[in-house]
Amino acid sequence: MNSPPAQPTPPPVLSRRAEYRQATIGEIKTLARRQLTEHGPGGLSLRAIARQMRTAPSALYRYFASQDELITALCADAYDSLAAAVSAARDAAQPAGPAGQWWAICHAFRRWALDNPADFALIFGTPVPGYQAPEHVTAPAAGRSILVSLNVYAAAAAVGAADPGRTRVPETLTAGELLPALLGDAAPGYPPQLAGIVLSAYASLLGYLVAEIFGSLPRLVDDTHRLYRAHVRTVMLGMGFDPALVAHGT
Amino acid sequence: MNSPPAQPTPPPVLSRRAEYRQATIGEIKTLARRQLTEHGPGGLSLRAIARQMRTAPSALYRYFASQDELITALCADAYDSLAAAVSAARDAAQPAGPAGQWWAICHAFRRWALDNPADFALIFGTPVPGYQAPEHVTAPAAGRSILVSLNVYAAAAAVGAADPGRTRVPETLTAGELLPALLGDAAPGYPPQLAGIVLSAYASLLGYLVAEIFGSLPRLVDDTHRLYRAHVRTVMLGMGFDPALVAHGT
DNA sequence: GTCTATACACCGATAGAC
DNA sequence: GTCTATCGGTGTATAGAC
Repeated sequence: MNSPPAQPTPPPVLSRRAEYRQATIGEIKTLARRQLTEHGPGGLSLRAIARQMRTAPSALYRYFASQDELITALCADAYDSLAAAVSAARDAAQPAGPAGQWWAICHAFRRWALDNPADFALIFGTPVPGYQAPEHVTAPAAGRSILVSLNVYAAAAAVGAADPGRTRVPETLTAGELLPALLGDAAPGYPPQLAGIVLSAYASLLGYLVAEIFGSLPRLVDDTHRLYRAHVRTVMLGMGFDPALVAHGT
Repeated sequence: MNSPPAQPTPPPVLSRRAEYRQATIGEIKTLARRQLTEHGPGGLSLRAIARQMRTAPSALYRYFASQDELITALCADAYDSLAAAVSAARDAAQPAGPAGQWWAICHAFRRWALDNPADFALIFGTPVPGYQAPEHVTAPAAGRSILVSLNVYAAAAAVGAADPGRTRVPETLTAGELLPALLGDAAPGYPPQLAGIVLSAYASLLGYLVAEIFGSLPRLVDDTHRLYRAHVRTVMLGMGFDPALVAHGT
């Protein structure tokens, strides 16, 4: 939301005052993130942040109108962070073709989740005490990371690396209100079936990570990394990826 | 934990006093559950419960040593409720064979989650402010509902309705510390591969429900029920179920 | 034994002086 | 923009009445 390299708008040549303000906002968010990772979700205290910054609690309200607004900003940052990680993995795996890119995306997703459990919880767990972040900011942000996956899968289907027809997702699936808004600019031609396939696969991956990070999956299976690899392979086959392109390795 | 039809121990003929106590405990839990569903996760207040019961807040501590203990009890109840729902579905679908039973379990899981979003959040979301419920109570309870699925899948494999060999889960998967304890009594002979297959499938289902209940999946796709049916079919094929037994219907 | 009453420390949020 | 002061809220611990 307010990271220095804002992409759509060029840096508006901040005044010295605004620069300080941005730095303070960044410090608040950093401390909040640390609190969240150390004391678990909901263990966020404005007073504790103010204490660490050696300032009065009420001073923070010049930067965030409420605790919810702070959390919303953290959520937005987390979504951006996830989208960046996934996009980077896609680009790095570009020579491997769409199937390889999908594989890379799946593992980037997991690595990001394991490395940033607080952000993962913020996004995919139940938000916090009060209530959820406003949907008008979370939904598009969430869609952005899905859009990366969708584009890769569409490319795979176009190239023949994946065949949606091998899938169990019905072709007549109807899109919801939000989907057109999500991919309106980027790819207006995608049939809803593609989105259904990707969402179903995305959910499968998400569930594994939820079980691994929130749940007791690591206590049930020793090598969760290996099981995840198998999980991804299963998901890819379910999406109609060419079996020859889905590695059999250990 | 303290539901009237306690299975392992016969009703110990409660004294009149103990009966009252059980009723009070039940009332506390009911009010807590209501608060949780109305004010979202973390919106649980002992004082509010006491207010509704027209008693002093500290009086509740005679029944639950702390708020965490209350939450733990609610979690245990939720696990039991889920296990009961799943078991009932399995039994009702007994004539349909293992594949039909698995199908029924999947849909019972979703129905339970949609009907009891608060319990679902309690179990599968991030717990609450402070920290998680003690693992020694949640892990076995969580395992109980998985055990039902595992038994059905093992039966399917034994009958030939499912072939673990068609799966991508490696045969050499090693079980974690918790798994033997989970199925120690019930089925000592299960190879870890079976558990891996079931856990992977379980995670896929869980992820769909997380996306549907916590996330914005309903805003992205109109007919989430139909997509779930496809999701389940995909999962079943990934588990090596006989394709002939996995319905193609809409 | 069971419950009440009280006190403590912490929280988010607001008002108003500087 | 930061401060002090304050309000109403929370979970928790303890002392004491019945």
